[in-house]
Amino acid sequence: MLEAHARAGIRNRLLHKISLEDWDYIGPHLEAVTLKERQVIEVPGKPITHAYFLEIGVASVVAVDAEDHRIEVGVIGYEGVTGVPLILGDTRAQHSTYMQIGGSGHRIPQEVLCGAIAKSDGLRSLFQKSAQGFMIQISHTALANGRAKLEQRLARWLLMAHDRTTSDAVPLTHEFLAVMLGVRRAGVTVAIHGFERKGLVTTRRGQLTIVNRTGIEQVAGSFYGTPEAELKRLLEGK
Amino acid sequence: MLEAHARAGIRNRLLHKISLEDWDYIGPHLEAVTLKERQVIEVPGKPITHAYFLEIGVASVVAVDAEDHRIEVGVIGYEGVTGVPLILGDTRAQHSTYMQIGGSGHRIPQEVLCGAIAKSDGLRSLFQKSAQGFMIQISHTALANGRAKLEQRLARWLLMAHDRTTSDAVPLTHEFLAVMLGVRRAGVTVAIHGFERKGLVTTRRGQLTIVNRTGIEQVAGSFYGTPEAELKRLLEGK
DNA sequence: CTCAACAGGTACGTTTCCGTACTGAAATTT
DNA sequence: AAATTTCAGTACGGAAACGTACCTGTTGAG
Repeated sequence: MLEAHARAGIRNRLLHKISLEDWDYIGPHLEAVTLKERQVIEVPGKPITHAYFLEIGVASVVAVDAEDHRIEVGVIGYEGVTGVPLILGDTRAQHSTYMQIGGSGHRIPQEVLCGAIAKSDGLRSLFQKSAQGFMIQISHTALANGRAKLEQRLARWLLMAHDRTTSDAVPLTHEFLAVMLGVRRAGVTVAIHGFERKGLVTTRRGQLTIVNRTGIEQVAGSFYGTPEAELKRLLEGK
Repeated sequence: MLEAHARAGIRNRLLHKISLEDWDYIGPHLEAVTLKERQVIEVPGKPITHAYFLEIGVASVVAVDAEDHRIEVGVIGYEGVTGVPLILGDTRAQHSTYMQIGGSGHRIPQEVLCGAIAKSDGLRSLFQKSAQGFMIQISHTALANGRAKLEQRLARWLLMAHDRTTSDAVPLTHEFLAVMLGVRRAGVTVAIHGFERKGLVTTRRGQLTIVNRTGIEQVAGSFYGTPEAELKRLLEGK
C-alpha cells in the first residue's frame, strides 16, 4: 500500500501521471512486489488476476499459437503496466507474460483496477493511452519481424531493454534472446559477436553490457524509435 | 443515415451488436459509402476524420516507419471498424489504412463516434472489445512474420481475406500481396503456383479464386485461427 | 488500332538464416 | 573436489527468400 505522500519515490510513469483525486482509487490498493526473472505474470487462456506496474525490470509479452509457435510481441517496463486486456474490458490473458529481466513493482488486483477505470474518466483515459502505445509497439514488432535483419532486431531489442533498465548491463543468455526474437540461439551468438567487434557491447556469460548506445541505434535504424516517440506523445504531449 | 428499422440489411458485426437504445448515438450519423480499392482511409500522422464500418471489402492496416519500411499488420472487414485509435482516445492515425479489396460500408465522423463512446458504456465496451480483437490480430501477424514461411503467411492472408469477402474471388495482384506480406513479388508468384498445383486456388490476371479452403487452412496451420476465435469469444461469447 | 503500361512467369547468383551438432568453459550442485 | 548442468563458440550443409532482371502476354488508354 502506498500513501499519497509516498509517490515521490515512484518510477512508474503511469502511476506518476495519476492525478491526486484519482490516486485514492489506485494507491491504497497497490502491493509492492519483487519480480524475479522468469516469474510468470500472465498465462494464455487464464484469467488475469493482477496488473503489474513495474519499477525496475522488463516483462516480455509473448504471443503463442495452438502449435506452440511463440515470439515476443512486446516488452513492458517502468513506462507501463501489464494486463493490457483489462483496460479493454477483457479479463482473460491472451499472451504469455513473464519477467525477462528481474526487478520490482507494484501490483493491483484486477477487480480494483477495472473498478477504478469504470469510475474515473481520467484513469480510463490514461490507461487507454498506455494501451494504445503498447499496440503501436506490437505493430512495430510485426514490422521488424517481417522486414528487419536479425542484427537489426537484436539491436532494437537491446535498446528497448536498455530504455527500461537502470544499468547498462542486460542480464540475459543468448538462448533467451533467441526465444524472444524467434531465431536460433547460434544466430544470436554470431550477431552479438558482430556487436562486440564494433565495440557496441561487451559480454560475459549470461550478461551483456551496452557500451555504445548510439552505435546500436544506428544498427537498428528506424526499426527502433517510433513506438517510443508515440508513447511519449500520448502520455506527455498535447 | 440509417433508421433503426433499416438495420436488418446490415452486415457489419459491430453495428449489429449495438443495442436499440445505443443505436440513436450511431445510426442517424452513418453515411453510406462506396469504397474503391486503393481508397485511402487513414494516413499516418494525420487526424482520423471518420471511422468506417465495412460491409463489403477488406481494408489493410499498414505499419510504416521513418525509413518507409512497411508491412501490413492487420486487416479489417465487415467484422470490425477502422480507426481503432479513436476507441482508445487518440485521434491521430498511426498506421496507413486503405482499401485492399473494394467494397462498401458506412462511415461516421470522428467526433460523433468519440462522443457516443463517452456517453454510452455499452458502446464503449463493444468498441473496446473490437479493439482488443484487433490487437490480438496484430500480435499474430507479428508471430507469423517472425516464424512462418512465406507459403504459410500467404495462406493466412488468403483465409483472412476470404473470411471478409462474399465471393471466393480475391481480386489482387501478386504485387500487392507481396507488399502486404513484405516479400518479393516473385516470391508470391512462386508460392501461388504451389497452391495452384495442389488445387487450392485458380488464378487469372489480377485475380485469385479460392477453390479448396480446407487445403489452404492446412497450409496455414495454426498461424491462422487464433485471432478469429478470440474475436468471436469477445463479441459473442460469455 | 496502336502503343504503353501492367501483370506475371522465370531465372540466377547471393544473402540470410536454419537445423543440427559438437566442443570447451563457466557455473552450480552434490 | 568432483560431477553435472548451463552457456557460449563454432562449423557445415541446406533451405528460404532476396535483389535484380529480362521477357511475354494482357489490358486499357489514346
